[in-house]
Amino acid sequence: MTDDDQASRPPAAAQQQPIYAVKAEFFRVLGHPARVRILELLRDGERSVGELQTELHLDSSGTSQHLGVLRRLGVLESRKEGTSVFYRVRDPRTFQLLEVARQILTSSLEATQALLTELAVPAGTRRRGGGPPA
Amino acid sequence: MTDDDQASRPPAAAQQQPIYAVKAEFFRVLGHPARVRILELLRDGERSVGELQTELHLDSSGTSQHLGVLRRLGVLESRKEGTSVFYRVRDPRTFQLLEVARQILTSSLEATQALLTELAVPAGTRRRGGGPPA
DNA sequence: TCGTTGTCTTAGAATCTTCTAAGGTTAGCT
DNA sequence: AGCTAACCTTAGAAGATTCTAAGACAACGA
Repeated sequence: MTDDDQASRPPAAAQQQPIYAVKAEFFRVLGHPARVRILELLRDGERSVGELQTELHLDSSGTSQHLGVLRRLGVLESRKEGTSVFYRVRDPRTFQLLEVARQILTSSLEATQALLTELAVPAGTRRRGGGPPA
Repeated sequence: MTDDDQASRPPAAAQQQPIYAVKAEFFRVLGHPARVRILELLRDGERSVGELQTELHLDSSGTSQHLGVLRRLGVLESRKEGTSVFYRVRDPRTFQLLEVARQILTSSLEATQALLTELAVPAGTRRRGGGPPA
């Protein structure tokens, strides 16, 4: 490889595409469990590929491929040290994105929970405290 | 159809899945140009399927399918009025998500722009004002 | 130099998503 | 009832992503 790494080629998003298409591409890249997990792991600082690989329970190939997807889009950047490569998140606002998503999903799941409870226990029958007895 | 619409079945996200998988599913659903556009259109209030269809330049089938994906995951909810169906975004924080994404992408694109300029015009040669001459 | 470790790449199969076309349902009108 | 408009569903083809396996490469140390 004589190209790509770090500051060389336009990070994919650079094409003359409508902004909504660029956003979609960005979300699509975040739309994989392993990649979400990678971002969560990188929340508290950079990590080597090996470390990530261990925590993700993935093999070397899979790990590299997911990291590659994130790096190509400019979400991650990397630093080489000896034989190891350390990855970090380029823009801290990326974590904000994850946080907002968590909030949205949390409310949504809570609403669903409440609804299930509602269905299981006829309305007006419940004591205070919502949760199951035990 | 005797099920599904509005407040009935657990909105997909309810499965006993790890939270990062739910997040990924959520992002994946946002990861399509037409769906990003739908959300942007719904930013200033609810719209009927027909209106969306017109603005998206999609046919009835495609429009319904994308709306279905978003509704099934609980991102949208709908209201029926006569023969029309109006959709709206369930959680306003969804717009915040789009906004943060826009910010991230904007910086990223600006950085890329700067870099291209840098490559085209040797460093230290530029006058103030960044942009191309005319 | 040789072997080892850490990371990346490629190729093809498996899987999932999106698109296209056709038809179905419901509400409202005459 | 019969017709139309608005929306939804389905099925299969087309297209894209992900997974698995194999191997390549570079840095390091013996």
